[in-house]
Amino acid sequence: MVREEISRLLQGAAAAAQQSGLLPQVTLPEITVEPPQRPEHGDYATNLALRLARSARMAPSQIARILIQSLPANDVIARAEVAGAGFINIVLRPEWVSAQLEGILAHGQRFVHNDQGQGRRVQVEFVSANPTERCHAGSGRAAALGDSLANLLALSGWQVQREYLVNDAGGRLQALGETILARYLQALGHPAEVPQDGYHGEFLRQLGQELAAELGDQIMELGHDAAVTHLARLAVERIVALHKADMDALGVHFDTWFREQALHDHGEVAATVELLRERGYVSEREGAVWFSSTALGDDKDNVLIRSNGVPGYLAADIAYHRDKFVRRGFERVIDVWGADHQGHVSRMKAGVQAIGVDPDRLTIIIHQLVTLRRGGEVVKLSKRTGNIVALADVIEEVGRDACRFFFLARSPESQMEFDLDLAKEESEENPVFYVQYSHARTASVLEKAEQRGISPQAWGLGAPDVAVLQHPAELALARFLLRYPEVIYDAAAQLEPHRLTFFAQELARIFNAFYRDCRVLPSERSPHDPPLPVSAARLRLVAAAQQVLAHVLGVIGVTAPRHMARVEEEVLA
RNA sequence: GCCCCGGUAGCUCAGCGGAUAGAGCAGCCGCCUUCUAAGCGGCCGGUCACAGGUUCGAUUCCUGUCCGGGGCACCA
Repeated sequence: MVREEISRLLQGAAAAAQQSGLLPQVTLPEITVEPPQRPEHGDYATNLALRLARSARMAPSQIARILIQSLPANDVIARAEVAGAGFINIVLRPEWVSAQLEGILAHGQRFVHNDQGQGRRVQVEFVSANPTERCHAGSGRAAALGDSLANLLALSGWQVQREYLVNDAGGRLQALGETILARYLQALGHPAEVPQDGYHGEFLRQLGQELAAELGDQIMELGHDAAVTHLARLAVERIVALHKADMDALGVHFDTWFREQALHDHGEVAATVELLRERGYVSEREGAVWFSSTALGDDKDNVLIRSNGVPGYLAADIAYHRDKFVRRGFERVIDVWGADHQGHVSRMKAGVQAIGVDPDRLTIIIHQLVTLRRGGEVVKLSKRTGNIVALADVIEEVGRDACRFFFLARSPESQMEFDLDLAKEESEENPVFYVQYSHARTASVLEKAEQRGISPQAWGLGAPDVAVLQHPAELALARFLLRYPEVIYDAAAQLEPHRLTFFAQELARIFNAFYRDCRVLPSERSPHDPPLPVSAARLRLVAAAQQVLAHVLGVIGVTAPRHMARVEEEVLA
């Protein structure tokens, strides 16, 4: 990465300055090198001198001057100067920047890789929607976030597993079975009521009808309890299949669909409660078994096993995480949860700690909820009444690419407002089309060059020399492309895939500016034709831009089309 | 009452210790004989909720207040 290169040079400068006595022997702070906000402040800037001022007891600008003088000889930096209160602004050598393009093209996709993970195993668990409803829009947000995060980690040297937890056990499953049974009976013309704590939505009513039509009255022979269990199992399988279809529609694929029931079946839940007991984190009162999470800093204790003998979700969740860390041996686990689960974070952390796992190995990303608007009004969400907007409908309306991009275009902690009408009406104005269009342009130029047999060989030029690239728009594009590995690195380190959508848009903007200012292919009669060597070098630049655009779209989960045809408006009556 | 996340341009949102706070959309004005105008240039638009504090420096960190969302079950 470019900034590492610069960082090394600065380190060398500081060491040299200390050796010669120009700077006192103080320990260096961590050197941060980043692109400044304003282009006139150079390609990269560092506040090293400012950070050093206090310990060195010298004026920042003086330190900056010394550092610049002490920079070792190199072919990277064209110019470094003191600016503002003591920043060091750095301008890269254009020849060096251009030469890096060949690196991008030669290394292919490997040029974005980094080794943060060092081959360690990480699991990203996301979506894990309860099998009592279709996926709603919030699941789309979790899907886009989790999948792109997994992509980022994979690029950063982690061995990644994508997991979806199927909550096919516990009290809600009972309510699901009761609900389905009631709907099933109703469909067959028998009197039945969905219980108060059941699911009253249209979706399960239809599922009950479907099952009634398929199974006839054979379920009625089972008796109530057996019927509830049987129907619950049937319903779970159908609903999970629908969830899977929704994920497929978004281009999200999981490595494992983990069944909670398996934990119960294999005695892992009971074993986990026993382990907690051995470690002294269990107390019994009011007929229930409690997890003493207050001992680990949580705000209150929580029930592990209810007084009716049934383990609650917390016992299952701790067992589940023990399974991830201990049995399956993940170094790190990342859970993506909606804001409605925010209250569970502290007890999950406490639970992991109680079973002897360093809680820092568990990261829980909370994304805020998605608010839907239709016709300018908030669509009220209620699982009880079943008035939800299904993810499948959103994908249908807006399209997979726009969905993925839109869901990822905000940081997880900000609430998202999804105006369905607007998203539909303005889909052509959606930023995703802008980025895709830029990619299509790169493809178009390269294709045209191929069709016309344009190549350095055809011109008798030999290998293209990117050092001829000198135009500001060319260099701006080249410099920006070189930032991509840095963006990937930071987004992975911070677990913030939404940065990629902003990078993609900015790259598209810079590419379009280049496209406007710098003609790539000779047209045979235009006075603006570039000389052939420039044309050849620009083709290399376009190829590099295409590679980066296609790559970032891939990480986001959006297709990179080679052609985009505008749908002509019908203007004739 | 307690806990979590927000409050930045008309709208949706980035930025989150540094140099004149950004983008998209909306609005206004221009640009198609030239590699796709789903494009490009320009203009308009901000007390970064409010009040204190820490700092050489705060939209960014801390405390408090107000506003919006979510959570505080022997549901998950």
